[in-house]
Amino acid sequence: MAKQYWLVKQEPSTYPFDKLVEERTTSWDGVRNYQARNNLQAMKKGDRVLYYHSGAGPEVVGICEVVRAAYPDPTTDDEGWVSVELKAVKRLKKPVTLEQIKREPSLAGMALLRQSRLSVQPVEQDEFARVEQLGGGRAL
DNA sequence: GCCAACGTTGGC
DNA sequence: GCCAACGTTGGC
Repeated sequence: MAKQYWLVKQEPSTYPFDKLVEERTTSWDGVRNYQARNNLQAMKKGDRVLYYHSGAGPEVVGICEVVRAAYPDPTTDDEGWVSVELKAVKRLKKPVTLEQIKREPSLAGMALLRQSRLSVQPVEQDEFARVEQLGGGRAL
């Protein structure tokens, strides 16, 4: 199956991208929203993920990769919730701010803009490539 | 701190 | 099944 692309949102005060870089991988658990859960379940090993800091100065700061597909969320006994394992791939040379994304016509369709509260969301391949490019990286 | 968007809960 | 109340998220 073709590689899929995603975006995960996190408050930097809770778990900054730097922490993920430091720990190399982390369990993306504690998600308690059905739509976000469905997205977690659809993730496959090897999928690429944009790491977004919400809160003050919201921006995409890095890229990670799914290293383990959905498994039962260890933070709850409830069977209904899942988590995935994420690995830090790289920090963007320049973070891509929400403001930049809003200004970029090719990114107008991003779920980030249309569904601001969704914490795990799908990203189109061309959107992912554009964000990576804006961040100072090469396009895929 | 405020407000908009949206999810959840509970009464009916 | 509808809707009001309430809670949470997240941008500003």
